[in-house]
Amino acid sequence: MATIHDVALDANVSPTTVSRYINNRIELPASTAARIDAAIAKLDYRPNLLARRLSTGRTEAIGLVTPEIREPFFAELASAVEDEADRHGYTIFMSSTRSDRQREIASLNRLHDRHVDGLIMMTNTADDGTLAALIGRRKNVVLIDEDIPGVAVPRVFVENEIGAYKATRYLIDAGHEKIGYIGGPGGLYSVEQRRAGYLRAMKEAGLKVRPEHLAGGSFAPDFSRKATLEFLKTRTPPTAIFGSSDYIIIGIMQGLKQADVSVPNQMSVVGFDDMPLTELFNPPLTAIRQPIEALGRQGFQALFSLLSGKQPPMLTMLPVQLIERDSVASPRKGGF
Amino acid sequence: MATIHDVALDANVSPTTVSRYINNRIELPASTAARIDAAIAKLDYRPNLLARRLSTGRTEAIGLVTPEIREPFFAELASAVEDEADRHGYTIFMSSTRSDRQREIASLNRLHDRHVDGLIMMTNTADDGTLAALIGRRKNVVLIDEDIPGVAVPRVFVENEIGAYKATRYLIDAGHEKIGYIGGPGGLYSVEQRRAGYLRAMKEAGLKVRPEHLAGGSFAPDFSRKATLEFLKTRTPPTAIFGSSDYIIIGIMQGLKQADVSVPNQMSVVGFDDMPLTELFNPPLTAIRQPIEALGRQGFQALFSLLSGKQPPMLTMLPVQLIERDSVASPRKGGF
DNA sequence: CCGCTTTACGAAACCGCTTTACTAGATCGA
DNA sequence: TCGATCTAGTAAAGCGGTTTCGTAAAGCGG
Repeated sequence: MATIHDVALDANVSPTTVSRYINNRIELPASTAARIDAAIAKLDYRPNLLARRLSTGRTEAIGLVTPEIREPFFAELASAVEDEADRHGYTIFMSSTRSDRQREIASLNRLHDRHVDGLIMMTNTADDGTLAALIGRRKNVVLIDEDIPGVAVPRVFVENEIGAYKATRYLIDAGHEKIGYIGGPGGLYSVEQRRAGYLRAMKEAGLKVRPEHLAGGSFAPDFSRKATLEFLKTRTPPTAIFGSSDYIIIGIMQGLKQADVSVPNQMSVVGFDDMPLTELFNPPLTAIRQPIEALGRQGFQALFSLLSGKQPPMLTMLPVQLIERDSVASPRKGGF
Repeated sequence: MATIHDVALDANVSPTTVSRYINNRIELPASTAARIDAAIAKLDYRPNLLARRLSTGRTEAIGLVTPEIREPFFAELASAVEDEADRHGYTIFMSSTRSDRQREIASLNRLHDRHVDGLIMMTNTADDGTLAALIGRRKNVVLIDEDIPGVAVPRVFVENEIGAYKATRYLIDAGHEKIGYIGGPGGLYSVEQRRAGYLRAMKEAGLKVRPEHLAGGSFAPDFSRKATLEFLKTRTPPTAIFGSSDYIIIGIMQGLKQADVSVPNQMSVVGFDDMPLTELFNPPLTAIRQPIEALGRQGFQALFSLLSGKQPPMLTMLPVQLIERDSVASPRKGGF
């Protein structure tokens, strides 16, 4: 494989000149440039990235840390980040942490190892300070979708509180009064925000929030499936449930199916995320849509700014939108 | 940031010794080892990967090239590959080609650039020889799911022909005789195999294959949506359709919905892939399941063998399985 | 035609690790 | 006690680029 030396030899210049020429750091007379071009073509020369990286200390790669790349929400996000990165000449390193702290730590260590220039980080387990300590005062990390308290890095979030408010409000406007809520694991910023939005809508409408219609603790469908069955067992079950993520909704719908409760006739549901394909569900899911594409692109752009020594906004809040489909109906008077 | 030199200085040995010690290429007396360990801990030393890579010429990273990471099928596959790679100490570079030849070429060039040690490649556009030429006689590429004719690299495929046969057979066993088929783009091995399986089942059952019930050309849902509408316009429309990928099925179901034809009452459908979440569709989709997890893991293992200088099997055919759900019923006598 | 500025490059250090080839000193067998 | 073998390392040469500093020659204004 040809090196820059071989090219230099062939073009009758020094490696220095070749290097500077291909990096556009020098203007060369046409004849010299032509000789170098010819040599490069003749030898099929491509710079050894590893050498270049060692020399410059930059990898032109960033890490994208998601809880689980197989989930459509994250996959869609990864796709957007990758596309945006590609535009800027960056490649991306994927890692799925499976919500495992050790894997999250390993991902952060890649920064230290100079594996990547920067990191776009998403987590969905509450930090006990470990991640925060690892991120410390790094200037090459961006948080998206979920917070890690105590770190001073740019964040790109969505309007969780407002989204949850809108979702709940939508159910209220449809006539529901007994509205259940199933949220994610405790200690997460987005989870708390969504809960707050739900509570605000309920309070504002003067509706009672029954503790037995409130659940939370996990994003796993199985958790929300069980919670749903519990809801149904209460004296006056809710006529609608707001599930604060689409995977939570999947569990809710499984629970309802299991209990033979039909959606939306007997129970209305609204989700949060609006991940791809839920419009094909049975019924098509009404949900708050997170602007996944924007989340990914702006996340990358913030990181890119950091890497270019610029200062991106420290907090970006992206708007969410209610997507009306068929999982909500007016409550039946008289219950099941 | 501490270098191996700093560690050596602190531990009172040479950098050589430190290097060999941390790479397990030398046995050191306990006291020396302890000094080095202490120095590493004290200085929070982590080897600079870039330097190590330049020196060894290995990146311990592989590329994973998929058409579109946002699609659940590929996302699931990426997840499996990543997990398996992680187990072996490899990281993965993702790229979505969006079925764009230029992006595929760029991905392959990463090999040349020493960006990655090897590549797991998936394509879904027929090669005109470009990709084959680029892959040439490389010993660090593995093809999964789809062939690129004319290259001598290990392949991990699924039993496309048998799967299509099973799907068609399942429809025949349910009583269908007029069975439409919608396939993917021409020139692709998997597409042709699936078509062959369909034709074999039809022939074996003595059923007539009507040209007007045969379509193909694209994986895009919009294509199959339109093809479905065409099927419905024929004199005697099919009572069942085999769609040779789940995205094709999505289009088929959109078309049927548009024409107000209900599944499975008026039309049965069977898909191929069984990507995640289709069990939540309306109706839950009956499909041939590709062993996505195994595809990913075995793909990585084949590549890992290559990189270790071993010779993996040149062709692995993974079995597929029919997953029965609710998109197939017996045909209604008398049509719509 | 002399001093100054451009133009067009090059020498060498450096990035931080790995690895080959080698050695000083200790041990050991005869 | 002497050569052979082992132990415990080391010096130095890469890996293939980038970058800083510098210079020879040409151009040029006065």
